[in-house]
Amino acid sequence: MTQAPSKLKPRKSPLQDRSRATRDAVLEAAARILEKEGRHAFTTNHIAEMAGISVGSLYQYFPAKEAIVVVLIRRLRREMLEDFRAAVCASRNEDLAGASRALVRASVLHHLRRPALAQMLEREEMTLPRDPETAELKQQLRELIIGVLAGHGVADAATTAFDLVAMCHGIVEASVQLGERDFDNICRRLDRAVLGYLQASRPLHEQ
Amino acid sequence: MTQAPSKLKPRKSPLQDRSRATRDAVLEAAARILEKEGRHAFTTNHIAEMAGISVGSLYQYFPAKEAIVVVLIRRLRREMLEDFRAAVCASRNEDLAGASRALVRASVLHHLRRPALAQMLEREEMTLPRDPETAELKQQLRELIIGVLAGHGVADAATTAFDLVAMCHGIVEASVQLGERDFDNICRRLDRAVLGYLQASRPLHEQ
DNA sequence: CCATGATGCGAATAATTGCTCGCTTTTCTA
DNA sequence: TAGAAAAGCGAGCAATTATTCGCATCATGG
Repeated sequence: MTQAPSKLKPRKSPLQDRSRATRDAVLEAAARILEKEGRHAFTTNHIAEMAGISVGSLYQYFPAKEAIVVVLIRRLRREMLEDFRAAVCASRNEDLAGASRALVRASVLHHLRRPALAQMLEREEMTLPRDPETAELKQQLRELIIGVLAGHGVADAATTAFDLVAMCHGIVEASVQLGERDFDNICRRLDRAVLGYLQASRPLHEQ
Repeated sequence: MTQAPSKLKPRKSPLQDRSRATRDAVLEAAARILEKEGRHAFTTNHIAEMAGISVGSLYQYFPAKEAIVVVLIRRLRREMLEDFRAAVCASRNEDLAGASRALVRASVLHHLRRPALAQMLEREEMTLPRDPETAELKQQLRELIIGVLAGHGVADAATTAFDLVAMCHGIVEASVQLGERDFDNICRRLDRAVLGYLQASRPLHEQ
């Protein structure tokens, strides 16, 4: 027995160009179905059909349906981390308000690229079993933001980062869900929320 | 033909005490499954089993699985509206900050009663087809908050209400998901976010 | 106490769907 | 160009699950 083919984790890595195209087609079909038709249409047969391949081919690169979503989530998180890194880098010399604005823009940009997809994936992420790679990306993002706040002397940077991220997320998600696509309008309101929260930290003393 | 039994909308109203108990058992079982086992375990057979009845009985009061969730959502929204009405009423004579604090407390209370359930139901609500009764309850809640803000002279009360609700929702949801159950701690941070946003409305002029 | 309707039951049905496996076709390599 | 390996195929299996329906049991008015 030469060793049973591992039925877990990944499955097969695409070696030829042809197979890479197949893999990508599956991912893009899956994304499109999630954002345009919703979870109920997210079946392996339908994904294969929309990708223009057969179910058998799909299962050569993904060990299970869930794995497709996990890959999409990782990709999204990677992009987000990159966007935030770029924003932080570009606003290196700004004050706290300027840095905040840069982060807000990165956040909105991220949500507005493929709004429906981003929302679906985030929702799926909560249902899925914890993926270490995704967790690592989120952790890095968290540290990045905490670092920016701490670097500007914000007290209790961890809690503040948590709240700022959560409230921005809330506003953006709700706005996008209602069909709002005006980048600047959303940014303006987020700026107000973020700066307001930061100012309110010293409501009666200091300042 | 005495008239075909309407297969849509509701189904049968419980007339005797026994049947009301059955209906309630189904709802409670469904709620417990949603909050403790998640969507994947939310099957009609499992609900019936956990309720201590048979599937047949379940289908005498609910025309479809979805209908159970819809009833749970309506109940949640009704409770929330009542809580908010009470908060508004009790803070009738307070200033804007006081009224905000009262609303924040109502919101956190709502989420902390059965945190996992509230979160699951809100997530389900997005997937389900629009229910007019739920929409009406949400509309009333929206108007209630807009009224409070407008009554205190807040400019653009509609947008402000939208943002405040969304950002509170974001913070509470994220906190609860991480296991935070400290009522006062969450309230404190929400107060800061809300008051900060309200203050930031006139950042350079006025005040 | 009987008749009628309300309530409860749960095996059976029909449909869906994740996934496999034996096979063909394409590509690579020596 | 032959042989091997990679990629692709899709009918079909196995399992799950929403829903029905014919029948048993219970409650109530007459």
